[in-house]
Amino acid sequence: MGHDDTMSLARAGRPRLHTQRRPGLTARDEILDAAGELFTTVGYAATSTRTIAEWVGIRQASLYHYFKTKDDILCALLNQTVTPSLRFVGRLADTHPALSAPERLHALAAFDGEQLLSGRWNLGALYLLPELRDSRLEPFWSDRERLRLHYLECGRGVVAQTGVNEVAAGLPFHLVESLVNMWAMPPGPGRVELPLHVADACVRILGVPDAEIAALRERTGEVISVPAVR
Amino acid sequence: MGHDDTMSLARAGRPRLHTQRRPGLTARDEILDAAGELFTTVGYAATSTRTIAEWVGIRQASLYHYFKTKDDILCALLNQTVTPSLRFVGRLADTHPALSAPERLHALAAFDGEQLLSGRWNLGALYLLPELRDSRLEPFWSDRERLRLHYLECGRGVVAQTGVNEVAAGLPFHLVESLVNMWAMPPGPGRVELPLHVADACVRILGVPDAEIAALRERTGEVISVPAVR
DNA sequence: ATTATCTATAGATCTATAGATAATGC
DNA sequence: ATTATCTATAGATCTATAGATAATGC
Repeated sequence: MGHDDTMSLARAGRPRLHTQRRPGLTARDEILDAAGELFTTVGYAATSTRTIAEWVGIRQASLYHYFKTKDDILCALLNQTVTPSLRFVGRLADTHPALSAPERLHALAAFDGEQLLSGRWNLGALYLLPELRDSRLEPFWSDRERLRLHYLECGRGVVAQTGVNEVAAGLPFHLVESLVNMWAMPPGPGRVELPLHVADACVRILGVPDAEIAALRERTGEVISVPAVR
Repeated sequence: MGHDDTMSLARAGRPRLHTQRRPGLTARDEILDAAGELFTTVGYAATSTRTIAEWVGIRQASLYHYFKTKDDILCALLNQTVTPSLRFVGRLADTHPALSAPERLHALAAFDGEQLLSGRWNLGALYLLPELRDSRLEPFWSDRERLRLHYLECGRGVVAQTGVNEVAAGLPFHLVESLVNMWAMPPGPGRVELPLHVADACVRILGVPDAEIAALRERTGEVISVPAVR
């Protein structure tokens, strides 16, 4: 065995008291996994650094080798969730510049919704915690706001055509976000299809007739599959 | 002055160090007002009993004359929000037993939405805090669940007529709940009309055609105004 | 030498209780 | 006598830091 280091992934540093309890290639990932579960189920302020460490199987002080403060752990988690949908918006403008407003809205809602539901933890729910309204999480809020404005712009484009009241243009963003309340839904075909049904609802709520929605679905299928997500 | 006790509302007990800082006829109401603001803006776990007391203008220990624990304060606050909409559902069944599914859904959404937006603090946002998923708040969760099932039942009645996919029947509840994210909207006519627009969206999302929605609006106007709300 | 962990702890909280105090009300 | 407040504090946290320790890597 001696020199076969594909077996023992031994790293430098004093050994842990416990074997690995959390998935993740690095200790940092293990910490983020435990924190993701605790923050989303117990709450941010209600989760102590001691508890996070316990769930990882390390000592509380060891967290601080990877994160300067508890806030930093939250920052890193939010980082994982904001960017994909914004990058999708960017890609969409590049690869499909000619899409209509309903097409863009439908595709964005389907992608963003899928994103919210597919994580190992319900990280989208963290956006609703008042704990983090002011602190140093400004960059993430402004990203989220940029995403909201994309939804709003698409929504305005749609109601301009359908004649539905402009107030409705702001609803699709919140409708997709409400998927965080359905995250705990039992797995199965119903859950898999949920983002698409919500995307349908996003355009129907703005007055797009059912006859057109079927066509939007197909278009969204193409658009989303093309740019090799993740 | 001496015997004119309409001027000085002096009550028994040692005097406070500070004059009143919060609205409310009783100390209990003052505490609930401060806690409502802090819980909704800072978060439940992140708000200390010391801070609540400070905002009321009393000492931390004095809170415990009115509430056995910090949880009890939260309980009392939630109490204020759950019941009105459920009572509305009950009244509706009594006074308007012949309403169609779209009519009931539209009226419930308009009433519930108005309720969510009209409070002095955004108490509806507390329902999303993970802090209180397990604890002793079970009665409030089960009330909220009953309300959700009312929405669902109405929604199912609607999609049975319109032919829209049944998954959509669960969306109106979340759509109305998303009003908690619009609570901070600047006051004005737009905000006042918001609940009605969301009620419209609740039926449109289930496939009710615009021609019928105008009629639903009028019906809801009658239905809501009748039973002397609040 | 470098790294990742550990032990130990300072200092700052935070919730809840005990009991004193200063009003009103009878 | 009753009530609503106050002061003081116990006991249990909790975050973050200091510095020791036990691996790997050169």
